[in-house]
Amino acid sequence: MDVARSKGSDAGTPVACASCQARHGVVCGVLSSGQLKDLGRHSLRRKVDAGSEIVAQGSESSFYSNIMRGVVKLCKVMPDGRQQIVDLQFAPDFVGRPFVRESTLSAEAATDVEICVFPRDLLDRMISETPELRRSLHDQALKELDAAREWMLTLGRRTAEEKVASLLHLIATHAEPQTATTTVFDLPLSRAEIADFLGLTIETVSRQITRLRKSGVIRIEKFRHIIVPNMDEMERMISA
Amino acid sequence: MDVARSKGSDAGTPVACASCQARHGVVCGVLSSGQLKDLGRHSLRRKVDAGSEIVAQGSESSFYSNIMRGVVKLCKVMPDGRQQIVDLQFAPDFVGRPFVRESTLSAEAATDVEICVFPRDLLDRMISETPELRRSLHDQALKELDAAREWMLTLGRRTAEEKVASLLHLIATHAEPQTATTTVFDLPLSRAEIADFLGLTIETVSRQITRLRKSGVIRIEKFRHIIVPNMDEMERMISA
DNA sequence: CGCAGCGTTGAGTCCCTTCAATGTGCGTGG
DNA sequence: CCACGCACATTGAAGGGACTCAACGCTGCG
Repeated sequence: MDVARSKGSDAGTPVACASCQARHGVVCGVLSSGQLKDLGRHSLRRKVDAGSEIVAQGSESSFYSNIMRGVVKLCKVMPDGRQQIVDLQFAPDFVGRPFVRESTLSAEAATDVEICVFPRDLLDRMISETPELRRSLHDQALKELDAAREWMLTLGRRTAEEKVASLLHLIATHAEPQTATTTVFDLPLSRAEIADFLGLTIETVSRQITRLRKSGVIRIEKFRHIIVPNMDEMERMISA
Repeated sequence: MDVARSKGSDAGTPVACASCQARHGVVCGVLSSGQLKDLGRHSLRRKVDAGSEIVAQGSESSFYSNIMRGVVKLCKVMPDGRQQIVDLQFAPDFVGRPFVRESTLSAEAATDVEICVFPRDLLDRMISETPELRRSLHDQALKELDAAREWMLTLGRRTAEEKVASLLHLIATHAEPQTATTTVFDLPLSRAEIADFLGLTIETVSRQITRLRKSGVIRIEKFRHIIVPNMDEMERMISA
């Protein structure tokens, strides 16, 4: 099995990969050590500042990347400037759209981000040669699809308060739980970005956050730092 | 190449498949004639009346299906009854969620539907043995993901009028264009279903439809039968 | 300090919802 | 055949939740 083989032979893998966050992620976790070496030779670590674009909407990108650290937001913008964030991605997610060169969305660093960039052509070749890699990417695509549809429910049918709670819940589930019930985390998004993710305005986001604070569902320290004393209570807010 | 092989040997394929709408679809279009015969032996045509459920949300379905005729809606409902349609599927789309047995959404017939049902286990086995089949399903998943994200923009950032126009545009693009600019089609959805797809109420949907009618963007005959004299004008309504 | 970026808060407005009534098409049964 | 009931759709009036516009607070930085 490919997974076992690559795991068992880390000795031959590129140095840079040994301690990489994405080493056992969707892509690199299923490559043979030979493939990993090949990919490593053609890959490049890159730091991207918060707010900077990784891939532009409408552009033809000849690169894919793995997220090693930080949070990436996928955005769609309309000609008149209206904007919608359609997904958040975390390490060790894979960023890119196989089969289609021109991107229908932009990928931007929400926080400071480190990514590992590699040539599209090379990975495309590996995909066609490696059933397990295709399976893995297929699996990620389906998970993203599930998440997208779950979010459609949030966008279409939840109230502003439920929307904000849904977002906090989403972020919280990507953080380490402090105890069985309480979770602490830093928001990777500004109020404006939260609004663009929830289909709201900055002001309503702000108001709903203070509502949640006043009702005791969350505590806030320094704007972006959030404490959820009781995740069950948080889940009750989104009634699902 | 698998595609060529299966196309070239229709003589050996099951009789039922010969004239099937899904014969060259995502699944059957990439199977070898042997696999097609195998799948055909274990598959079953089924008619489903409009409004009936094909797969229930939260249930464990041991079947996949191909849509041969009609329109299927994928729905999510909340405990309190709020509902969101997250996708429409048309012949010859594949319906099912590989890798996960329990469905997080329900599939319901929007119109009268004919589907071809086959065992999950059998197709799962074929997927793992047939790279081209996995590629094909991966491709469909990514296309559905693109569509879901496009719809998130509609749900989050478009006005009621733009939402209704977006829906009509979506349906229209799945119908045969009458001339270069004009398209005629039957709505596969009731006003209530349209509302659940757009995150609106029945009444606003109705009002926006009559607005579009009065402004001349569409003409209506018999509630469900719509004429779009000029698709360019329709596209201008959704400003994208 | 002064400014810029980000977040909060308030007042007023508007778009969509809610509630309610009316209209339309269709199948059923008298 | 028409009356009746039902499901679906339209229309109107009133209300509310989110938006718009505007002011203000906080924080970091040149």
